[in-house]
Amino acid sequence: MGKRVTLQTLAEHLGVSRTTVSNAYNRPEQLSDELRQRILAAADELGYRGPDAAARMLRTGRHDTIGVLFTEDLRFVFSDPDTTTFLEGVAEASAGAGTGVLLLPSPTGMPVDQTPLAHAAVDGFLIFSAPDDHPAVREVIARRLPTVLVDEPDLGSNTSFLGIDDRGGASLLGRHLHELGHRRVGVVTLPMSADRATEPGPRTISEARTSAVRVVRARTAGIIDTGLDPVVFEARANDPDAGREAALALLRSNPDVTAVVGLSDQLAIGAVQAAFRLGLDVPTDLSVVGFDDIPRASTWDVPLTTIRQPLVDKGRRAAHLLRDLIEADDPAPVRETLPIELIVRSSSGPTPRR
Amino acid sequence: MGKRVTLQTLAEHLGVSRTTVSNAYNRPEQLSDELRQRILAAADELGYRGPDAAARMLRTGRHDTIGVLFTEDLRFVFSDPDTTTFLEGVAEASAGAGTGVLLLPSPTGMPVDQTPLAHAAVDGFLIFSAPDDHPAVREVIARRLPTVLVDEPDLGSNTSFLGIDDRGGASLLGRHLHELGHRRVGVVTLPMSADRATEPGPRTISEARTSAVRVVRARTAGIIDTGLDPVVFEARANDPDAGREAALALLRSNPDVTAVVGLSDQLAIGAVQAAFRLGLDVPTDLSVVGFDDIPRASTWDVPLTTIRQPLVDKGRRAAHLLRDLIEADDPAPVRETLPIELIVRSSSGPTPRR
DNA sequence: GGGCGATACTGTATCGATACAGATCTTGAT
DNA sequence: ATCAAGATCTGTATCGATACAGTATCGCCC
Repeated sequence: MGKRVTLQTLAEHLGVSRTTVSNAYNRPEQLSDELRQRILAAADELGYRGPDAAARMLRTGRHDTIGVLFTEDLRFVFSDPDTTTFLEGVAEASAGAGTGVLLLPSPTGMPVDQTPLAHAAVDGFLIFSAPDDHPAVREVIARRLPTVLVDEPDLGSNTSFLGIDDRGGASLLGRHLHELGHRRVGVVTLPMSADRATEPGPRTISEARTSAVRVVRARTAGIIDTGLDPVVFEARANDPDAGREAALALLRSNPDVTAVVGLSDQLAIGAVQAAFRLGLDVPTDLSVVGFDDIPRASTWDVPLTTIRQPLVDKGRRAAHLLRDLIEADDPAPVRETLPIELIVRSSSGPTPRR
Repeated sequence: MGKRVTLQTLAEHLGVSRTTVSNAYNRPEQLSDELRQRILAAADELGYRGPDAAARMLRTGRHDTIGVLFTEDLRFVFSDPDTTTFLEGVAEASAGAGTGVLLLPSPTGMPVDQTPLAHAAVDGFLIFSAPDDHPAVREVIARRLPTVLVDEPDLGSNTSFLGIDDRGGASLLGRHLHELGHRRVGVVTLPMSADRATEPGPRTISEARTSAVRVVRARTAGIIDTGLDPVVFEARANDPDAGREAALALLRSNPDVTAVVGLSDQLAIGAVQAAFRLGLDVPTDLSVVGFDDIPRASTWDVPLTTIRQPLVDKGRRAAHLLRDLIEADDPAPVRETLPIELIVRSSSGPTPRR
């Protein structure tokens, strides 16, 4: 049996102590350069892989890894620009701190204990945009590790939360449309719960206001705050295709609508496509506005009027907040709201003449 | 001092053995349901977080996690559709197996030992599209864990490799252009080394053929195989902006070029933008072809002629191959090549009349 | 009533490293 | 020659769990 090569093996081979070998890797200043070189050479010769990560983790209590929980179907996680942009910020801030980022997909429908989440060795969690009612969220909270909730869900003041003023942002959009003369407005919402069995389609305002998805609740509320009384349709996912489908249904059944709010840019892009499909010009016949300001919002065919939120920054801040929680002796919950901004581009214009 | 709650604590509290508590979590069938319920209730009451992941990893020797190494600058990793699509496949295959995916960014320029790679607790590695000469690649290889190299680099027959027939694919493109009558062809290459200090700009064919980036070598070779003698320009990154810049420089200094090969779709999209900027119509005045068939290749303004490679599948296969290596007693290196296909769309056409 | 096999549990060794306290050896100043 | 202050190295306890082998109990069957 070829026994595994460990610090012990190396130490015996060289006639030094285990501690010294450990120091050769982790505290070079604690031993002479000459001995260190001999140790590293022997390590190479014997095929030592370097200090075992699990053993170090056990002993030090640190994992130098944070977990990021996703509850979306994986098909959407990596094609969703919000998510990838957020991840970019997380990865950037983490890489700088030597922290790894562990992806923990826990799609709705998969038993949580068969998910990588079950055995994740992490110092803390980031929950990104998960519905209130998702079992994986409960699982994470039950672990009682430092956790930052990002955007969704907001579990109240004894948890840490990072988000934007969704309601205020939506109000800016509503006011913008109102000022342009729009009174009959449609809203295409993100999926309203973790339950993917629900059919996309028309929703009442009160359904939207009580959705399991905070962002839907808040953004809908913001629009209503401006005095509008929108027609609401739920999309089956956050992507242009789903947005197009929902917007088509909305526009067909409500031909008097003069402006559509997509609760995300992805949905708004789909709504513009739907308008084209119906032979409507944007913004002449129909105004469309989005939310997020993903990169494509400005480079797309019809540059979108939207609410800009700092997505990369959000990732960076989330990683930093989590790191602070992890390093704090007595972590107190933190809440932070990032700034937003109305960006007016060419997808919105005055109400068409009748 | 509030001691940490462990299996031991629980066991003492209940007057059972540590093993039994462990079994309550991992082998429910080994103890009575009644006792199990009592244990779980006590765990909840005492605030036990469940079996410690580090300790389990140390004892079992399994981490249930794979690491994915990225050497790209993080700004590009998550905005690059090849990468995210690949990741989607990896995450999908891993989630199904209960395996976590640990992102290990190790951007060029950052000291490898300050990178999360240094302490990553993983069962194996996926290296995705890294240059031959990157230090992080050496570091990973030195760990002697099961590793699958994807696309880049190819370290020979005692390492496992998953890729496509880049040379053959490029040949298909070259032949396609040749058949359309093109003789004077430009190539916009991906960055040719890990060294980001090099300026983008004109390159000789032999420079491209000896690039530290295998994909550049292979795809260039494939084009030359068809008898073409291309003009080569290196882009500073794999994105449309960089492609546009390089293509602009190429077209300005070589106005006789009638077709441009982007070594990726991202670069090809940039090349089309460059053509527009110069008042050239695509494909009437200039043919542009790409490589990869990213989603945008078909939905973009000018649908791209390109080589389709199965990106999601590549991620899935990579994860499966790695898992097989990890589970094998005596892992033998594997090599696998995924199928490609020429997709002709409307960005390529016959040589313009002079 | 004796043997046998389940079922339900226990006790101990072990995984591989790091923390911490202390031992020994240099070195230079007094 | 002496001693304090580094520099360098050692020994032992410990992190928290699981593997494995073994023990007790009980019912069942002939």
